[in-house]
Amino acid sequence: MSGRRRGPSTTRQQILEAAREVFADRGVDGTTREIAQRAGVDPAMIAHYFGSKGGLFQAVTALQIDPADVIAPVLDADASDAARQLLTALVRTWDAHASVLSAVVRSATRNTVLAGQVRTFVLERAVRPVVTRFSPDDRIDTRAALLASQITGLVLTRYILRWEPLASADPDWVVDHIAPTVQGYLTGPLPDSPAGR
Amino acid sequence: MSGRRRGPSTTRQQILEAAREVFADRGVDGTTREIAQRAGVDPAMIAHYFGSKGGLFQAVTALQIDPADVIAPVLDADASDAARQLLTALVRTWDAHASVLSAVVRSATRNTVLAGQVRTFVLERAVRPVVTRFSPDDRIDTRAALLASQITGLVLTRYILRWEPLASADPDWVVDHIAPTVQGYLTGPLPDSPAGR
DNA sequence: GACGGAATTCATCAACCGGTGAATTATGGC
DNA sequence: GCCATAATTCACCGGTTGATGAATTCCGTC
Repeated sequence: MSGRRRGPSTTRQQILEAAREVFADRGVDGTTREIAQRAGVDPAMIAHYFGSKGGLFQAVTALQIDPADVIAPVLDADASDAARQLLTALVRTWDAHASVLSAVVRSATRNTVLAGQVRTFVLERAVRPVVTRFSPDDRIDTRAALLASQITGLVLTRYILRWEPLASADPDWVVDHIAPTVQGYLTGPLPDSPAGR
Repeated sequence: MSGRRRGPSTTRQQILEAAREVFADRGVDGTTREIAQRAGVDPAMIAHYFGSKGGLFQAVTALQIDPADVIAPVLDADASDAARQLLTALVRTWDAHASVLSAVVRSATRNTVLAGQVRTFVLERAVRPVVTRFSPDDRIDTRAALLASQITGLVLTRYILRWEPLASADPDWVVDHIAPTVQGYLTGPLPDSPAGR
């Protein structure tokens, strides 16, 4: 039956929720119709409310997390406590927006532009400033790379692949167990680096 | 022009090479025709030689790497050297089959079955046996999870996202810099684990 | 040099994709 | 109660996907 439904419209919100789930599971490619179906709504509603699938994705990921805000308190921390502060801030943020995080990461797998944004986001805006602040030497790039490898691995296993026991672990547990590594990469000694790597 | 080409046929091999590149860049979804195009060949050749796109993917990933073979020598190592041995074995294997690794990981993002296989592969067949062998206590799951987080992060940054300087780093450099973390997760002390995690 | 079979292209298929525009129905202000 | 407006569905479009079957051309063998 065509025409407006009775009662107040919750369609827009239902689409957003369905989209967050589907995007988190499968990324942005290959699904508008399933989102509509899961929301119990005609696919045309997506174009109506969000213009296009890209618009919907932007709306889903719109609650922009500014990495500067997240790491700002970390930069004021004591050097010996930097890793714990950083991990606490990151895990707290990610736990609060796990589905959006998964949606972005999964979509970035197939989208070069988005992948570049994620890279900038993680490496330049989050990891690098912290490393620059706390590194006891000038091996910024090395420390940033190592840090990034541990942090992206945490994101991948806990939030994307959802491997247990990490996926359901308490935030404090995660911080306790991974902080030593992060602290080592941040301020610990590094192996001698042969000339051209 | 229809009909057979002159000279000996290299089509099958050309398709395989093109497929490895394309799959490594974009995963298995959304491309048969580009593979054919890159191989300079009609898309129908893929069905002709490999039956279907799935068959082509299987052919590309057919050089099966048995994780048991890779970690077998590691299990004989000295406990103090286990991390270096493990990382050396892994990095060597991955470097030799980087495009296949990337193809599998990228495809697993969208394929639940494949994702499960990857999980089993990494967690049960590779990480777990090593942890079981070297762990000084019974916290196998914890150590396996931590190890997996660092190892998947390495795969992600070095082989999939190709973030520098990790992507171009010498294998020895990678082993030198990450082995301490791996050794720590494998045999080092862990924080006290509160009851229900 | 004729001929069976393999290799290759072409035209084409149904299915699905994201998106558009018109038609239909309810809502809410006046 | 009227009516502009918003909400919703429907039919449909051009484009792309993976795959099929027939037609064409070359190779190897006898």
